[in-house]
Amino acid sequence: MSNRRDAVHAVLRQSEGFRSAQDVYAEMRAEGAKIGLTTVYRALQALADTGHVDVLRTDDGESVYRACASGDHHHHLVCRTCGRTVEVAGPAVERWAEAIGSEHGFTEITHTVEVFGTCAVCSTAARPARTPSRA
Amino acid sequence: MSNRRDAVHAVLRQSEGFRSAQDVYAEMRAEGAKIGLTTVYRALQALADTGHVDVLRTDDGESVYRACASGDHHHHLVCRTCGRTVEVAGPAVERWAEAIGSEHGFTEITHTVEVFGTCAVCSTAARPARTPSRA
DNA sequence: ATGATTTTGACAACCATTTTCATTTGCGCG
DNA sequence: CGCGCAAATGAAAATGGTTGTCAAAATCAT
Ligand SMILES: [Zn+2]
Ligand SMILES: [Zn+2]
Ligand SMILES: [Zn+2]
Ligand SMILES: [Zn+2]
Repeated sequence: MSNRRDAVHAVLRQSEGFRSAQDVYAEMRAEGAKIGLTTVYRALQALADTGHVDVLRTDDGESVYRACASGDHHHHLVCRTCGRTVEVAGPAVERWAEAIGSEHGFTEITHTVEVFGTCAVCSTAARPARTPSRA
Repeated sequence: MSNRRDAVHAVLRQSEGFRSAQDVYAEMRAEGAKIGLTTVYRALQALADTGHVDVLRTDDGESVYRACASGDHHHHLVCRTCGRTVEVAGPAVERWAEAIGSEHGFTEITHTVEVFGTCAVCSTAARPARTPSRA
């Protein structure tokens, strides 16, 4: 059955941020699950295709997945340190993209919008004094 | 000198949309240029690092580069059929991203925003054009 | 010139993701 | 049960863009 798919979905549900296929696979194996990497990839694709999980590519070209609470169109505010993710709505951006597109004669407009930053937890955890990272 | 780098930059300058490294390499070789793929990759990276060209990843994970006219922060409206690209400013989006970020306690906010669509030319053309991009 | 330094590029190595394909599993039916 | 068939699974091989190697070639410095 889609026992495997559900298992993969479950891992995503209990994750705070986006996870990679390899990442999910590693955790499942560590938990003792008997599943192949190929199946994890297929489950993730299926979940993404059916809109059950969101996907985005990291800077290094890796696909990462997340089971978001909202089923509606939304974007993400992601902490680039710990991965903590906040689902955000951006009606203004939606309108802007649509407007910019038609303004230039484009149709069937879609867009990708992601916001990155350092969350409160991570910014306070960062060493205040001493050499503040590299400059 | 960075003769090679300039050559790569030149190819980008005379291109309308975003081009992949392999793509640029192929064109240069076709033009009779004596250059290696590795060098093209390095030139592209250097140009991107120095902010001389913009980079973005396609859906299939390929990095594509473009020598934009504007040196200021801007975004792109890209035709998903022919690659034609329009540089667009989005002050509203910039503000939105910043606001959303601080609203959730995030700092050092950055964002990625890309708009895709079908340009006027491509939407009227019933028949898909052969040679994608290039100008 | 001539040794030092940087740049180049053919080729191998990476590595996430996809394909293959043989095996296993789930399930309906006699 | 006993079969048969179709979907699911996963180990292993293939893919393909990108990066690492390293020796040869172009530049520079003295
Ligand atoms: Zn989401
Ligand atoms: Zn954080
Ligand atoms: Zn640009
Ligand atoms: Zn077009």
